[in-house]
Amino acid sequence: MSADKPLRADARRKREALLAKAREVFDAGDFFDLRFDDFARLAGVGTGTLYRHFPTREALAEAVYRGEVATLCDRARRLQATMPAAEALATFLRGMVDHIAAHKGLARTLATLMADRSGALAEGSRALEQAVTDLVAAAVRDGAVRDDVDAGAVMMALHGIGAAHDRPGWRTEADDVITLVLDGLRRPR
Amino acid sequence: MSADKPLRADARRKREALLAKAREVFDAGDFFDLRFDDFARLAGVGTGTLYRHFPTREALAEAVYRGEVATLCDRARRLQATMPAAEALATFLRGMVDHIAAHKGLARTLATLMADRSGALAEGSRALEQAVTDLVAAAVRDGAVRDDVDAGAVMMALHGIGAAHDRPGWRTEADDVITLVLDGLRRPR
DNA sequence: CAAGATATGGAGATGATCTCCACTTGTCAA
DNA sequence: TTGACAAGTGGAGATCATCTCCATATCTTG
Repeated sequence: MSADKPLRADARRKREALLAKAREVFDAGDFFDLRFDDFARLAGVGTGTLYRHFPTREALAEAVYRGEVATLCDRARRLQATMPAAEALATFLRGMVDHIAAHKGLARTLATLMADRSGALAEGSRALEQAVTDLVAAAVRDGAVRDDVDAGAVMMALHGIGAAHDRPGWRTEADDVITLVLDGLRRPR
Repeated sequence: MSADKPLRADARRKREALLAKAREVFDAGDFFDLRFDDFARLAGVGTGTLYRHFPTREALAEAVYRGEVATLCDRARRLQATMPAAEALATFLRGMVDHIAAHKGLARTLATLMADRSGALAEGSRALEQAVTDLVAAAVRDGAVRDDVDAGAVMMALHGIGAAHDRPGWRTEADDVITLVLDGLRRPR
């Protein structure tokens, strides 16, 4: 799946510079207001080099996204190991909102990508989705959560939270969505 | 707010042609794969005319969106008038999923726009949001729905459903989101 | 330290978007 | 009707972002 060829020293340096600057621009939310060529300049790299490393905007975004997702998945695993399943799920989802709140620009960027050509992020997302699925499955096993609702629904709700990044009452509404999801997930009756 | 100037006869005809073709292209989901100039051709109109009527892709999309929203709002009002509030809310949300399912291309288009420059659709959305808010408020008044959750959260969830249009198990997951929201909305305890 | 392999930058080709204006079409007063 | 002015049209070409190509520079290895 990964035929990682050893990268030449300067190549790795440039690649790193690009990723670092990309993270910065993402967080500022300027990713789509910036000419791709200008981005190369910003990172101190020729356009040719930019395109060699990341043939498209999406490719670059995906690379940044990978790091984000890895962090979140770690968190999920740690939570799952140290508390009851239902609590782990709740904590994770609440934390997710915190995370998005702290990286609005990134949320905006990713939402755009998702909508545009969702294929681009599909692989990166898969890991996150797996983490959520695991959390839900564990809670179901504990009997704390109904078993007739797909974990994908939770992903969809998260998606909505991320996509609606610029609503005025975002924070409150996002928290409310999580509340609805968590209460809805409790076995009804 | 609206200084509607009387439009000349031929101008109105062209405008109508553009909107009609736009609706068609939207529904096919090809809106973003099409050169804007080519779209003018498709509608049998010069590029100048296209740009005069709709200075940007977003402007055109918004115009189409208005019609969609109007239909949905009507439905909401009709439901609210003919059945108990809680039932009206449930029926409306379920119907919303049907509607999106029947217009996947449109959903895709709108999701892209929302993410890109969400300001563009803000005004059109407001009407829809008002309808949802009304439905929820009525259900709260009936005591069928908790009052500590903002109706905006429901909008966010709907947003997520629309934005995630291309997940493989979309239909099932979308229905599940509605289930979670509705069950979550019932006064807990 | 040579020689081959690998990577770089940026000038310019490509192709989409948007502007501009000479011309056409509609409107309305006489 | 018709003349005259206003309103609208279309599409050639200016403009601008994306992406390619390759002469040059930099690493690596024997």
